Amino acid sequence: MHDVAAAAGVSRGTVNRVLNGGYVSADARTAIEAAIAKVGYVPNRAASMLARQRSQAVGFLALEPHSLLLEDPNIGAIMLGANSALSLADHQMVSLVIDSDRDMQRVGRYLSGGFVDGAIIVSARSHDPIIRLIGEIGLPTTFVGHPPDLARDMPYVGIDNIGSAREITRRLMQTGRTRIGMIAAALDRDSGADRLTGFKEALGDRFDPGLVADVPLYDYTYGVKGMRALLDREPAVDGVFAASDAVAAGALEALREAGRRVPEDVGVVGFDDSSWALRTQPPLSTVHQPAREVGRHAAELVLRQIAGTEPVELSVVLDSPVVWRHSA
Amino acid sequence: MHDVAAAAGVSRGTVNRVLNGGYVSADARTAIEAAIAKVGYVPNRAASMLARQRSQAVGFLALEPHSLLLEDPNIGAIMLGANSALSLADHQMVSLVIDSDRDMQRVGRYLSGGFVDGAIIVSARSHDPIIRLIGEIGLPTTFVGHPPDLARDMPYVGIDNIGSAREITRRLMQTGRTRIGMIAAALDRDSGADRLTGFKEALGDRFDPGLVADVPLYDYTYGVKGMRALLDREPAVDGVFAASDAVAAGALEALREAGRRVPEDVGVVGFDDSSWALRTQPPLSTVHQPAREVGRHAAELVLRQIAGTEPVELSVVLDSPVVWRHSA
DNA sequence: TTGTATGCGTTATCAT
DNA sequence: ATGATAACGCATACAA
Repeated sequence: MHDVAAAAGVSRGTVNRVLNGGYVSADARTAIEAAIAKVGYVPNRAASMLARQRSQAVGFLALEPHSLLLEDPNIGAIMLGANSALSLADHQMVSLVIDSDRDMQRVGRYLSGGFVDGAIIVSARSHDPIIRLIGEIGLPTTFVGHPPDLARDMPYVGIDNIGSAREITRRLMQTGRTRIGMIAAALDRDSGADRLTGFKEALGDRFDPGLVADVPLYDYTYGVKGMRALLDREPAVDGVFAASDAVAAGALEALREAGRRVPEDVGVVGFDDSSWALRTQPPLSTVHQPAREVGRHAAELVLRQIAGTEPVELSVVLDSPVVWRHSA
Repeated sequence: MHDVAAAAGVSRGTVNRVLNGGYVSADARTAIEAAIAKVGYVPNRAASMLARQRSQAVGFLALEPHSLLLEDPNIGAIMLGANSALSLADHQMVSLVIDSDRDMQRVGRYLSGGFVDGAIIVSARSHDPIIRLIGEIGLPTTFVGHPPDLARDMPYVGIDNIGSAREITRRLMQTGRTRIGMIAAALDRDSGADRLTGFKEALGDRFDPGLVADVPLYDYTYGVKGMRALLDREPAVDGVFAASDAVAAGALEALREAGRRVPEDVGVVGFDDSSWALRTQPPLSTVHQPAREVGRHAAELVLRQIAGTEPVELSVVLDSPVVWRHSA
């Protein structure tokens, strides 16, 4: 910048004004712009960051077991939604992966070091050390997925897993299924536990613990295993709520190998409305997750905290409607 | 840091020494450590970045159409591999998504602004503006996937798509298939074009352009469509090389709906050895992509450029062996 | 409208 | 082993 000022024959203050807006004469402006091009000037954002005490960047963390990070289509959609909202506000989204303890430490330093003005955190668990850290450094943050126990004053955005699970289970009942089972997954996370809760609520007295198979992850392969287990325990099962579309796709495979027709012999519903839902045969009835919108809202909540003008609502719960296709 | 120095009754220089290593007396050290805890000091990395002229961060860009970013399992594995190598060297990996022109500009500024010391760029196309930018600012970079035309002096790491495609096609021939087709995908990228080239080379005189269906993306749904097209054109087809496992999975579906048995009636092979390969029925014979290793190597090449001590090799081609399962 | 001066929080160099 | 001090490159408040 020094060079630019010299080349244009003005002071650095004026150069700064053409860069960041301000009163500048037309002559000075053109001279400076020419000088900028001539010396190939690129602003040093570290210096800017230091002087302004902000980075115009927002961190995106997905605290998932990495197998999920690679597969879960929701995460990607949330990222994209968040990115487009941040982009509109001229903020850079930077995603940080946490795949080890070492990563955890380093990311902690990164966040507290001022590299970002805020953060979006997806699927944190209550005990995740990151939550305490966020609280300590007071970084504007929005949680996605569910409200973290330890930071109840932090905004979060998500969907009503319980309600939607209840609703889609009810529809399964309304179509006349009498032996309805569930392949529950990821019961150690809120989304997984909530979906099971909704299932139970819908069934009420008719809930039979023997008809829920639980598997550790939202994964196709576990869907296959879960369905096999279910068939094993109750061959008469005629309805299945799979905790996610990937799981449902696996269930479909297991049903096919067992010679059951879907939806004639057994109705299957999933959750997420991900790309799985349309590629199975038949296409899945499922719960639509507005993942992109979730990301967008999360970004906006962070931006508003950063702006700090108005208070920010503590939670946004987005609609997740049932979409009825042919698998049930 | 000022506060810490004051609280510990020493100078800032000494504080810095306990932070970044150097000769410090035991007394001073303990006093300073106590002071650090007491005032809750966290280093400001912007200041450090400015003073040291480096960020200890490396950018990770996947220049994919976003539909792919969400689905392609390779990207995730490459990221994880790169992250673990960077982590070992105490560098923060930051992934940046480019989903619009606006993103492109902003990411460009981010990279040239000193927020990162280097970059890993996955699946750049020759005309991607990012390539020119990288050249201009001289950022230590490694390309993944294929060498960029415009930056031939930049290291890249990848696999031999042509050779592996040739090899797996040959194996298909050796198992006695006589009407072998290909579902080619993403012919506008090197990986896609190379796989088709390898296919042609293996077949030699026996290559029949009528037996290749080409689809735009490495995607399950396109696999279904491609296979249908192939069956339509040549009902006698008895071998298929799908450009990726996702495509192969789609092909399997189309074959099933057409009543063909795999591998009895038609043999199918894929590419990638992704999670698709094990979840199809039968499991796919395919080409194993060492995606994680690719990421690791890419990271190491970047780190070595940053260190700048030794010259760095211009390309690393990793082994991608055929793995034989039951689909052919 | 433009120039000047000071501060942002570290690192690094030099004395001591 | 420690303290003082000058960069690092930009933003900003104030003066002109």
